[in-house]
Amino acid sequence: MTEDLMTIREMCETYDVTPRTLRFYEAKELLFPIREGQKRLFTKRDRARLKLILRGKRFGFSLEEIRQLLDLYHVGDQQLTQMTRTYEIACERLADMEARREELTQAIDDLKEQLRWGEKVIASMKQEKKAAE
Amino acid sequence: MTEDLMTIREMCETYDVTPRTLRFYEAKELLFPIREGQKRLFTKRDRARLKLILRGKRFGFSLEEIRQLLDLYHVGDQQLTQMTRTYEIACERLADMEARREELTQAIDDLKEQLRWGEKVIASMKQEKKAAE
DNA sequence: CGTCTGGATTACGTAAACGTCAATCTCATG
DNA sequence: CATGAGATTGACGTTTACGTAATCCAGACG
Repeated sequence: MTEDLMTIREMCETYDVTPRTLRFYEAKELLFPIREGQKRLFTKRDRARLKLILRGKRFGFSLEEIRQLLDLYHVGDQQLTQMTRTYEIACERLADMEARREELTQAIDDLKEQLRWGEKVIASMKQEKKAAE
Repeated sequence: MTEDLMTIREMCETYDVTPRTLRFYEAKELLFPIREGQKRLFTKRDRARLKLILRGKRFGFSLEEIRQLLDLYHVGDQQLTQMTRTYEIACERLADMEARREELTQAIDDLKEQLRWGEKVIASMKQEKKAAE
């Protein structure tokens, strides 16, 4: 079925993006579909990368930041020094993300508290309404 | 000291933004500084809102989305139906944020695993290097 | 009174992330 | 062979979120 290769149309339907977007990501070197004549064919690797790209976007990363993050996942056949550097960057990123999650947790707690407040306000408004009837 | 009112310059230093940014947020109706003659003076409320704006931006919300979120915090003297609607929207937002945190947790776990992999690769590379010497 | 200094307004500029449109190309099908 | 559906390649348009420069005020100060 998915012989490991997908056309641009299949990609669009699967991941809910436009062809333009996929071509744009290729131009930006985020994806590397192979060519069959003119046509692009997206590999399993492209799909994995696209998933990470979309996830990154939901977190508000820029495409350039995402591109660097993606490099952390391909590791490949680098030199020791290069590999070590990559590892360090990844560690920093991880710290960023954990800090981010902390902040998000804080925001969630804030909103929850706000909601409890809202519940009370609504309840008292209903009381008033009842009393007025 | 902070007599509850801050000049644009003080705001910029406190929150590390430019004057342009603050004026822009006012134009977009995210902030409502009062005027002393020509000059803007930012209130405590503006500062609270700005903090939420900056937080929202770190989470990748657009300014328009943030504006809607901010409305959830001012609640004010609304009608019951309006208040209830606001409450519902806030609940949805909360659900969004919790889902987001789940995803972030997943991303963090992924990256952690990747890092463990990286550690092993680096270790083996060091071994090879040693052996070659 | 001249002149800074800080803020305001107006307006044009810009980078990112695509959208949109026109002009091919190509291949299967009637 | 004509043609219609999909894909590709420019190329220009658009929105968001400000940056930047020019010009204009108003109060402080020597």
